[in-house]
Amino acid sequence: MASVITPRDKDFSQWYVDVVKHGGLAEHSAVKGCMVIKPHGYAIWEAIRDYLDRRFKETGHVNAYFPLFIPQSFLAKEAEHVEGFAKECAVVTHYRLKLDADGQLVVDPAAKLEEPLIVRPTSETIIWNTYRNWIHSYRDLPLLINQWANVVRWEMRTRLFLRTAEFLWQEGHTAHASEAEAREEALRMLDIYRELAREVLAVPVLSGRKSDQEKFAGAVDTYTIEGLMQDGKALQMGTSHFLGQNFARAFDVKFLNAEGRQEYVWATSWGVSTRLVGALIMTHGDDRGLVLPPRIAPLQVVVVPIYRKDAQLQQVREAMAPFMEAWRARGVSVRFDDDDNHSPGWKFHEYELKGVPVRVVVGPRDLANRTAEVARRDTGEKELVSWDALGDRVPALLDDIQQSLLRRAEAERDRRTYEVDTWNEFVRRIEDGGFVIAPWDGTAETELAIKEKTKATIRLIPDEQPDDPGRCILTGQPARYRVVFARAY
RNA sequence: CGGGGCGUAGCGCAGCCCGGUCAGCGCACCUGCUUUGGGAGCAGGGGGUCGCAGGUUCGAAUCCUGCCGCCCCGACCA
Repeated sequence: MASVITPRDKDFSQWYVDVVKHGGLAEHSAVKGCMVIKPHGYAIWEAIRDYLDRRFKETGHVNAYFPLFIPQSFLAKEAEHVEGFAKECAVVTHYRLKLDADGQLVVDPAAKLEEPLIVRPTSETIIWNTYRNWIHSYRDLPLLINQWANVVRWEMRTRLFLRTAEFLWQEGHTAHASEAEAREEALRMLDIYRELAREVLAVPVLSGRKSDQEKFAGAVDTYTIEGLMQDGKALQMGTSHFLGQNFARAFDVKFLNAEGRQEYVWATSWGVSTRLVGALIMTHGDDRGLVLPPRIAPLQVVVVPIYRKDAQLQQVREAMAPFMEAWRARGVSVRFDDDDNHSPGWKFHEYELKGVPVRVVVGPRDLANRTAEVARRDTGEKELVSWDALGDRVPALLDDIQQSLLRRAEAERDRRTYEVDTWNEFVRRIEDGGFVIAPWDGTAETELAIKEKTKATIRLIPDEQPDDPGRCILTGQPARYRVVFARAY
C-alpha cells in the first residue's frame, strides 16, 4: 500500500501537514487558525514542559499565573510594545449574549465593557503592572517568575504548531536590581533553551542577538536560538529578552537600593512555545513520518507480538515481561501492543508514523530461538538480538539513536551553513536554503533592502566577531558585523 | 489583504459540463468465520438536511444569485 505521507522532495509543506495529521499530533479545529493538539502531540509538549520546568526551578524560578485578559490601556503604556502587537490582538468588548426577537443568539449591546479587554498576546504589561505592588526594596529582588500559559496572536496565516492563533508556551518574567544581573539572567535562560534543543530535542542551534528590526517589541536586546529545517529554512526556536528598564518605566516599578535611592527595576522575559514540536518534525522527520529523539519520545519502545493462537500471545507476553520490567526500571517507557484489531504490519506503519524510536518484534520463531527482532526508527535498520543481550541492547540503542540524530542534524546544518563575501554568492546560497553568514554594514536600510530582494532576514548576530568583518555584501561599505542570514518560518 | 483550491457518511473522494434509479466508491465502524514475521481475506450490516439561503423547473448534489466556512501559496509574525 502506498504511503499516506507526501514525500518531502515532492512538497515539503504537504509532507509537514501529513506528518502532523497521520502521526496523530494535531488537527485543524472548528476555529480558524486554531488547532486541536491530540494526545501524542500533547505528550511531546508535556515532555518539553517537564524538562524546562525542572530546569527553571533548579535555577531559582517559581511558577505563577496571571490573567488571560489585559486591559487595553495597559498595552498602550509601552510605545514599541503596542506597536508590535496591536495588529494581531483579539479584543473582548462585551460580556453577555441574549436571544433577539427572532430567537437568535446575539451579543447584548447593553453589556458593553467600559474598557475593552485584550486576550494576552504576551504578558509583560499585566505582569509589570502587578510587579509594581510586589517590589519596593532591593531585598525584594531578584523576582524570578515563570508562567505556563496560552496566548493569542491573530495571525493572518497559520500553520500547525509553527504559527497558530492560539498557542501554548511558557513566559518567564524576571525583575533585577542591576543591568548586569538582568543581562546575565537573559543569557542564562537562553543557555537552558540551547541545552533543551541540543541535548533533548537533538536539534543543533545557532545562538546570538537579534538585529533591531527583528528584536522583541519593547526589548533592549533579544537573544535567540535558531534551528535549520530540512527544507533549508530557519526556525526561531526560543527567545530571551533583556528589557532594560522599559517596562519598569512604563508601569512605574521602582525599588529602593542599598544606598537608599529610588531606581527603576531591570527586567527580562523569555519564552518557548509549542512551535518546538514543529522544529522536531522538520529536523528529524522522514518520508515514513515522525522520527522522535528518545529523550523526548512519549513512548520509547514498543513490543509487537506475532502470534496465531492466544496461547502463543501468552508465551510472548511472558517471555517479554521480565525485559519490560527491567527496561522500565532503567527509565525506559515501553508498551506491549497486543491489540488484536490490527495486523503486525499495520502496527509497524503506525508506530513509524508516530516516531517511536525502537520496535521489538517477537513471534513463534523467536520463541524457539530465544531472539527478538529489534528495529530502530531513525535508520530503519533491523537486527536479530538474542535474549541474553536484549536487556542491555535496547537501552543502548536508545542512547545511540539520541546521539546519532543529533550528529546527523549537525552534519546537515554544517553542510548548509555558508560563509560568503559577495552578493552573487549570497543570492545563490539563500536561494538554495541554509544559514548564510555574510558581512553587513549594520544599518536597518540595508537589512530591509536585502529582505526585499531575497526574502532573507538576519536571524542573529553572533557574539564572536572577527577583527575585520569585511565589506557589506549589499552596499560594499565597511561591515559592522558578520551576521547569519536565512529565509525563515 | 492578494493568488489558487475545496465544501457530498467519521476520513478521503467520484458524480456536477450534458437536471430525471446518482445517494455512490475506498478506508474506518458493527457481526461472524478464517487470519497475523511490513497497512489481511470473505460474507453480511449500520451510517449522509449533498456547506447555508433564495431562485429557475413537473423534477436540483447537478443550472442561476447571494452568503458562509476551510485549506494551500505570498505579504506580517513565536
